Amino acid sequence: MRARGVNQTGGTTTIIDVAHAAGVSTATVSRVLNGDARVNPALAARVQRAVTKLGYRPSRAARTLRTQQARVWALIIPDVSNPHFTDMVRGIEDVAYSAGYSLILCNTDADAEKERTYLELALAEHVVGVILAPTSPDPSLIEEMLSRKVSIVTVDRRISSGMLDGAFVNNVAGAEQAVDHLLARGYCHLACITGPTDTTTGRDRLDGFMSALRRNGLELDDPAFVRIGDFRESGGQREMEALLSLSVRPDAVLVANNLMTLGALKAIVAAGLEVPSDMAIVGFDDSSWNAVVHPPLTCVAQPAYDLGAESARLLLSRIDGHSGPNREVMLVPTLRIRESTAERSSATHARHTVPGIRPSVDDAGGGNGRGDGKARSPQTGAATVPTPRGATSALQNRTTRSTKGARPTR
Amino acid sequence: MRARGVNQTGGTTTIIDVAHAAGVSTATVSRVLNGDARVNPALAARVQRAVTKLGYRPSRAARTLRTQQARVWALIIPDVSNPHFTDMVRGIEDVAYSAGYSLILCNTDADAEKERTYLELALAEHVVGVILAPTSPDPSLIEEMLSRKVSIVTVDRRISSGMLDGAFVNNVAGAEQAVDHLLARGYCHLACITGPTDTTTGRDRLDGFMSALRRNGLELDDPAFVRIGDFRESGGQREMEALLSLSVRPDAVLVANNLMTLGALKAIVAAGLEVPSDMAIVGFDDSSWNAVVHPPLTCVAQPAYDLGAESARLLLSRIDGHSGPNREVMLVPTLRIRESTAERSSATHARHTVPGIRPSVDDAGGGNGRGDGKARSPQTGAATVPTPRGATSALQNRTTRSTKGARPTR
DNA sequence: TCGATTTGGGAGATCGTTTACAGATCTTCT
DNA sequence: AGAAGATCTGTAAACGATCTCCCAAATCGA
Repeated sequence: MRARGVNQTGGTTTIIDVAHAAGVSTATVSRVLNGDARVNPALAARVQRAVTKLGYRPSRAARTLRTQQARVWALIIPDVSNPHFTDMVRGIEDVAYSAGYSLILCNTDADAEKERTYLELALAEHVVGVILAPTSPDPSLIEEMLSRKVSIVTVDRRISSGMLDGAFVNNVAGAEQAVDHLLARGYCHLACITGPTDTTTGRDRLDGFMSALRRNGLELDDPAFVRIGDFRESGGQREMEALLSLSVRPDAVLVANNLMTLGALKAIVAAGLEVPSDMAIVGFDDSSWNAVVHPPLTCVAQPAYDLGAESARLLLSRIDGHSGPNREVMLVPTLRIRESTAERSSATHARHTVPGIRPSVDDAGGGNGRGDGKARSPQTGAATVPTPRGATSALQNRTTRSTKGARPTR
Repeated sequence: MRARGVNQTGGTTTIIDVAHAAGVSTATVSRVLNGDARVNPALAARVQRAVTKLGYRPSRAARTLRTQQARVWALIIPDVSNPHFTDMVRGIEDVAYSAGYSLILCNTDADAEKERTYLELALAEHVVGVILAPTSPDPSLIEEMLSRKVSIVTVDRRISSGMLDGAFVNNVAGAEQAVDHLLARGYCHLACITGPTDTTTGRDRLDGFMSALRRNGLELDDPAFVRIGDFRESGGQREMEALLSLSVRPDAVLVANNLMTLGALKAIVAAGLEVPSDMAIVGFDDSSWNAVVHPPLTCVAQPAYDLGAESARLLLSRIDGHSGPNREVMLVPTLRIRESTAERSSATHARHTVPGIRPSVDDAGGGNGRGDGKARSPQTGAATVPTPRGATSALQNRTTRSTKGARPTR
């Protein structure tokens, strides 16, 4: 045995050790490990035996250095503690795991600087793919990625240039649907707490809100009825307090994500007011608590898990060499109606009948209890309404079905 | 210029390019980059200029291969979509980021096989550290880690052998406190929905529950009052349904984590019952929705962010060479009292007065609204009670204070 | 039987760093 | 002035895989 050949204590066992043990060259070991067909089965078996006997584990670093490609994805998202993103992460993790990739978790806090740092890290780590829920990414870094053949897809939020694959939810349609529902339920002084306007989610939800108002022949009662929040609980609370302090208040509000909805709700409770009699609420994101808060919250539910899974599949297909035009998978949100938007009963406001809009949706009430286990996503205690107009579905080659691949354990 | 020296399109710019551009050797460049003091300032400046001009980024893979150490931690947790763990992750991420480490996210679904796979991955990736919230880890892999000088700490859950550094919450004390509170509030037929008994969290919370009963001279009304759940929403719902279907029901229940509490609550609502009049609830984990569900939930709040941050600091110190005896940081949970455990009013059960226990806590009601922003963790609308007996604090060298390092943005 | 073709396997270069070692230069002291 | 340190800087050998060559053996055809 040669000096280096022995699996000496402390030293990692390398491909050389295996080669010696099996009496072959390192090249052969590598071939066996990588499934190169043209190697004698007898030899291959011997190698395999040596591998298991020595407990050999190839060094990822060496492989990465040689192939210039790490079997790793960078996952760059604004907030790991937001359930919307963690559900996405679950979808991504499941797909990545079964395809043999691991994930580097990058939490940007919606901070451009951290985002930049993490993009650079991805480059330095030679990751083979990046999944980005962008805040305000440096275009030059994106370009460098592409020129270096790093696959990159966006998720949840579009990047301004729109030149990447991505998986999104139709936020405009979701917001429009929410507004239609509020109007149908008799609310007519609508406000909106949206997210930062440098995110497409923040913009699109506001756009949908405004366009639905216009389509129904309405105007904003007061410019102050549009509030720009920060997608965080504190922001939702702050903006709701602002709305409540107006001399003439809205009678309903669309809040553009789950955390802000929670904050808004807290502000209302703190002010001693009631939902929906003093203020109706439609939130975005159907978080698990929505059905048991007081009152249960009507919301635009996003298929977050599938959003993640779809983006991961887009990435996989790019990594596997697909080089067609850019693809955008647009998933359809669902309005889940609960009590925070119960029919307006008060006589103070005349019932506002919107021309051309009939209350197309009826509250089918409770039912369908449990269902988080392995099931898809029937949430508890809500009437479910698929988005009516399929409109903006900009995908090509790929349908928006979100069935493929059952979701494990969870 | 030599053939390889030029930053040719497609080729990554390497340390050699920088060396050429700056007119020095690669060794010098490396020294400058790694902050080796003994290099001429003038040269160093030239190198730095070349680095920025060429946009040079060192290859992590090469560095890892050479040093046998990736500046990466593996973060192995059971469930990324559980807010308790994501809050922990936030704490870990913050510490890791500012120390220049990146995280590989490993989601095990409490599945031993996935856990094993990920531990092997950590080994193959040459990660320098592992943070593990264990389910049922393979001891031989742990030992291999240690013998390979990979630092490893546990968090949230203890590993049976107890031979690793770790950060935990005093679950026994938390559960005891919850029971004392329920008894003080007049409930005397107590049940417990705990987690899998192969997790220390599941066991400890049940232990605390039982020991507090005993200490107060009580027995379990019915063996079926102890339910083993799975820490998931569906499990909580299922076990609560089981409790509700008993001929003689408990009048209060301690539920051992946030998701199961949600499930349990849904089961109660679905059965048309009321909290707390039909069934009082104390949960574990103070998730953001606890204050706005109906009714607001009393819970044992865990400092999840700090739990993560502490474990990360333990890991850092090991990586930095600390080699003392094992350290366990034990954090103190806090009982937050809300309406799900309002004073028992019904006359059907005689008011059970527990000897030696006086209702030491008064419901101080609302107040203190917003406070998630950059603030520490004052939660909304709850009376806060620190654990009385500091008991099991097994740490050495290190206090349990959890102040160091302000928590950014969130 | 011999040459041509196929097939399997080994030698060794290579990926981009770090770092032990050896020079080279400059002080400083006797 | 010469020797002995003290400082820097460069040379080149790793680190552990992959993969291109290239050679040896085996197979085949005539």
